[in-house]
Amino acid sequence: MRITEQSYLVLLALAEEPRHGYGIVQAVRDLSDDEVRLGAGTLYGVLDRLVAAGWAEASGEEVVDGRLRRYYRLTGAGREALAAHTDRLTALAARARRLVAPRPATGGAW
Amino acid sequence: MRITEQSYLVLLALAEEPRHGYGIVQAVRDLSDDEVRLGAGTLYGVLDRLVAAGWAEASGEEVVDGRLRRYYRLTGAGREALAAHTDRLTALAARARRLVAPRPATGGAW
DNA sequence: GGAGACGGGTCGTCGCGCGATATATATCGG
DNA sequence: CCGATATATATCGCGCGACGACCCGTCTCC
Repeated sequence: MRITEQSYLVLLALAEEPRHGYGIVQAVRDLSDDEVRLGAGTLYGVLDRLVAAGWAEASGEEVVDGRLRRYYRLTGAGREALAAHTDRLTALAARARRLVAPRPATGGAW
Repeated sequence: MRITEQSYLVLLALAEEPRHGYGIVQAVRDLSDDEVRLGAGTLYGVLDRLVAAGWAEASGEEVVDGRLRRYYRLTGAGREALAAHTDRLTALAARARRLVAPRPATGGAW
């Protein structure tokens, strides 16, 4: 499957710990500095695709204050995919930084 | 407009220097370690949206070996948008690295 | 009793990715 | 000479993914 910014953020949110839907929305909002706010449609669409890809799975339910929470967790494959994409992102960001900001912020010798 | 990985890579390719369509495809392929290969449909779709957003503009034509080259360059606004998104990407990648990698080094062959 | 946070989910629209296709020139191997 | 490959442009249509609108509820606070 295609890894978009939204699906990547969901993977990242689940990497920390298993979360329920609403918790994922908040975690993504937090991870992205309040710039990515998942709507319900986006969330469940992403979740369905992650489960179909074998990268996430349902992880039990819980009732808190009369409200149902449905949890999801990463699979091993999901964790691998996340790590791989994170490597690519890191490399890309480093490359981009060189192209975008010609002056070295770290005061390097080059 | 929405900044996707594809449109981001095109912005990055144009940040280095003005390029023509085919040159952008090759630059993106290079920037992404041969993992993102823009098809014609993707390229011109992205280009249209970048121009419509005021982030890129046509920059003259040239004929080389009997083939027409149509050049595009970044605008000031495009450069700002690119820098802003690069900052977000860098921050996200750093955050992700903390969550994802208990292992010390990147260990790649690059 | 109403507003707003918390919690689940579906549906329809539309933007975007992308392959297929069309058109044309230069190069190189067989 | 012919076909394959690379360079170069652009359009079209399909399908997937993002996202808001909307639906159902509970609990808390005012």
